[in-house]
Amino acid sequence: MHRYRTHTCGALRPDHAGQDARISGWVHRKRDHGHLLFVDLRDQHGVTQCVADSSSAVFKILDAARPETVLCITGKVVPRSAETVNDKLPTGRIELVAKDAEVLSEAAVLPMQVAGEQEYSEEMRLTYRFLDLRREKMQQNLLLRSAVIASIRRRMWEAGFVEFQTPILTASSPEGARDFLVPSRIHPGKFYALPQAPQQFKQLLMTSGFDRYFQIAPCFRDEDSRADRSPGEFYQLDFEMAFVTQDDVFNTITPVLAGVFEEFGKGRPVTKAPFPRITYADAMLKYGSDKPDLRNPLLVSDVTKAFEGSDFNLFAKNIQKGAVVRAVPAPKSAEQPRSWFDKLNDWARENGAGGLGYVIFGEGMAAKGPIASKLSPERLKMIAETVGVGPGDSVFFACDQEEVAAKFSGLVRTKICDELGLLDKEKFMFCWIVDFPMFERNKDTGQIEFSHNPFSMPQGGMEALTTQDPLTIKAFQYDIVCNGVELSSGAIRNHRPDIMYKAFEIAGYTQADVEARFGGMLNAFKFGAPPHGGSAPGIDRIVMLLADEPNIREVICFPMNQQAMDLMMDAPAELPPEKLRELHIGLRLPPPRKD
RNA sequence: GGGGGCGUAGUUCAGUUGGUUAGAACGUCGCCCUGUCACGGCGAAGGUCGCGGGUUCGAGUCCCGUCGCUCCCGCCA
Repeated sequence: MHRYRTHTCGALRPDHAGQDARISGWVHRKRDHGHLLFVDLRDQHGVTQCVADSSSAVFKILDAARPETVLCITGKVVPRSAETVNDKLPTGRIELVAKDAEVLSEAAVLPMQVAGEQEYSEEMRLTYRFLDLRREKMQQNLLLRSAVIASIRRRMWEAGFVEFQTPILTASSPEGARDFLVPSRIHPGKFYALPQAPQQFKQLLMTSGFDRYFQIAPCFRDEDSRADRSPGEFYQLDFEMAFVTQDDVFNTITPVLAGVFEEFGKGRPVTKAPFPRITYADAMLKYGSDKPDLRNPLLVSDVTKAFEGSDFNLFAKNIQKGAVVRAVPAPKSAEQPRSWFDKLNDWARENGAGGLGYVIFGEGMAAKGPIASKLSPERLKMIAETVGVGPGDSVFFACDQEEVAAKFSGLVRTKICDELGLLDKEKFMFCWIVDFPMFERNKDTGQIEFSHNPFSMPQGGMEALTTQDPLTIKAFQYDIVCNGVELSSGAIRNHRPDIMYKAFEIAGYTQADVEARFGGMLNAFKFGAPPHGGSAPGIDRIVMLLADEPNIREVICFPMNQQAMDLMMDAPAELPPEKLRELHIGLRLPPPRKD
């Protein structure tokens, strides 16, 4: 008999009745009847009920074992009588009559319970993550994560991709998020950086002649956390393809993603390939977001014309100053009480808007509401037709400068959808967002900057850069969005040094700047680089969607908390002076807080 | 850096208009119980009400400050 187990805790069935078996695992629950004791022993694979009565030699050992004690129990597999079968457990038709028991590891009194549905603060869960991870939901989430990654690997291999690892200690990148830095012992005063993404390396692999590369790549960014953004580090399905157009990239990765979501989506419908493509401009207009949740059926419309020169002075004056009006329909809301509209108005104020104008279309399209009387029948008709509403619907308005109005109308769209319960949650709805602008004007400095990845190829290439207003140039830059979550950004890259110099020149960088910052990659492109492009869907976010978890930390084994601290390992931590000396580092700390 | 929410037993929470000894559940410990599977019954221990200050005859409760956790904004090429 094996030292620890002949079966896992999920394996035994009535077929095994009469056999001697040995199982090892954690004490999940105990039911103590005085002279009869039930112990549920748990491992990754399941739970098995073990039983002993007070005449048994092992009774004392089992009786003394606290929950989460690790036991090895040997005994006879016995079928349960009809009245004692437990249909909730796969092993519920048998039990193990304990003949021998060994404590493999004693458990102290627990700070949090593993069995049961009790909810615990995240602080508690992360401090005792090893206990938290024993719980059923977390086991499921992480097993799902493992299976998703395995499936992605298989699908990528089948699509002809090869997997490589790229450096973790690399150079700081001047664009993008803050880097995590690692001091060099050998080179005083110099630092490595952890990669924000293997961006340049994957482009160099293309230049090295590999046709299709992928990697489940760790990425490090020193940015503040969000529910869908773990601080510090996360994983991407990083991939890149040579000699491809944007369509080739879409056609290659769409079946991978659709396949993974169909495989693990538990029957929830998934957008069929090809995924719809929405231009960035359209997304901002119709959804008020560059990551629209297509499960939300509402569409935003521009109704500036209906308010231009109208008697509703507030909007009319703003329009003269360049503002636009965006409208969000609220189907079948005309019967909502006045308080419903007032509540939404308050909500708008809390979210930084002046308020939320609305018109209610009653029976026969009779318009009601505070601003309805200021709008002529023609204007009201224009609004109803543009927005696509009829009797019984209402329409909400956001009036501001275009960018602000677009963003706020997106918030309103989400809010109205929530209020009216219009979101179809049991779906995965994908889309590509395409035609991102290449450049944008920095609101504070007035400078023209890259709006996304500086390595993206401008649409129209060199000609566009030399002849077009930079702010009108689009890039071969795209995002993939699922249920309002941005899964990844990608692009057809700029593999031409001449076009790169020009693009950077427009963003205010000299040739020397570009060489200093991106010398490695730029140099490589001077020796023959294939046209290439790719993307990098976020693994954690994919698993989060599939697990139906609202928080990305639910699908990460050992995440840091919002303050970027690992409560279990106690990181970050101070270092002894000799270690700092070795790294040529002196501390200049902020003054201590007054107490 | 800014805003919202939360902070009471080991844990999750309740705690009325400011008023006697701050409660419940789970967990822990003890006793009883031979068919439970969220076993049950009886009992016990367990509290700096995050911390500091203030108002008051009296503060878990009101005020000010501060710390911690979390969600959001900024940030995230």
